[in-house]
Amino acid sequence: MLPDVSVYTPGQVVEETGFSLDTLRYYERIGLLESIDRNAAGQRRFTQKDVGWLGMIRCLRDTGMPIAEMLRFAEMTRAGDHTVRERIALLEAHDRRVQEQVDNLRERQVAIRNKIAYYHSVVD
Amino acid sequence: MLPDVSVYTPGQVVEETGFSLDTLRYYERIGLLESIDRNAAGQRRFTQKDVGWLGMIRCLRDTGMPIAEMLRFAEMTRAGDHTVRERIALLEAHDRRVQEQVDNLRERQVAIRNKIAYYHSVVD
DNA sequence: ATGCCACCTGGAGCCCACTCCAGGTCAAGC
DNA sequence: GCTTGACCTGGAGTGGGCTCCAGGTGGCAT
Repeated sequence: MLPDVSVYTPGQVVEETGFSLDTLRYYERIGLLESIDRNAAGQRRFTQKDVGWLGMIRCLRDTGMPIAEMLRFAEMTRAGDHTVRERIALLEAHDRRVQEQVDNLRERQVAIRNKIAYYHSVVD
Repeated sequence: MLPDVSVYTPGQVVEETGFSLDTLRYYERIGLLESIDRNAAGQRRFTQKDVGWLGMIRCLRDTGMPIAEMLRFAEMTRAGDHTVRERIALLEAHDRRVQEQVDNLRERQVAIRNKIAYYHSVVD
């Protein structure tokens, strides 16, 4: 029998998403992941949708969104289509912060490179 | 009498650097700032050089360098000119990490913008 | 049938980087 | 001379985000 390709074990999700198993459990505990299915033995079985949502989480985490805000986003997502405008607002605000981060990093990077260049001038 | 323009009170340094007073004291405690001068009353008096060093700290902090690594950098700086090559190595490694951060942020930003665009397509 | 491994739970612990607190000192302005 | 405010110290507390632990279950390979 073919394996159900759209169902993932915890180990596969760890592999797939780069989150640790403990982190996945933590996210479920705090409500960032909702109602993960279980098999007969009580082990988690993630759907394709769960993995997709974790991709979104990864994206928001890596761009510095605090968990509290992701939680609000998760709740909006669960609440249905009438929250789409709110979600747009949240993501657009976040996008602006990401842009600020990028700009700030680039600026600081220039200073660091200047320092490196100065050190080179000292040493050469 | 003209004020000594190259000496700063704690309040001025807070203003100047954006670090809180507690953070400045914390940095001194852990050795990230060395031997800040005191006036007769035991109050800190920062030199131009201290403020410059804090600018460097700000730069490294804002680009995500952990305090432990800044501490190593601080120690090298104190140790004298024979550490300049090591310092270059440290900063170049850091610069590469900053570049990775920027690249990663930009990539994630594309995904976020796609999500926003998708939401717009749903709502319009 | 016996390891062994992946998984489970609730709860405690950890790390980082601050941040706050209590109780005190000095200096200047009213 | 008294208040106000900027500063001092040592030490405890906080918040975010995991991470680890003890003790247990179920299934598969040898």
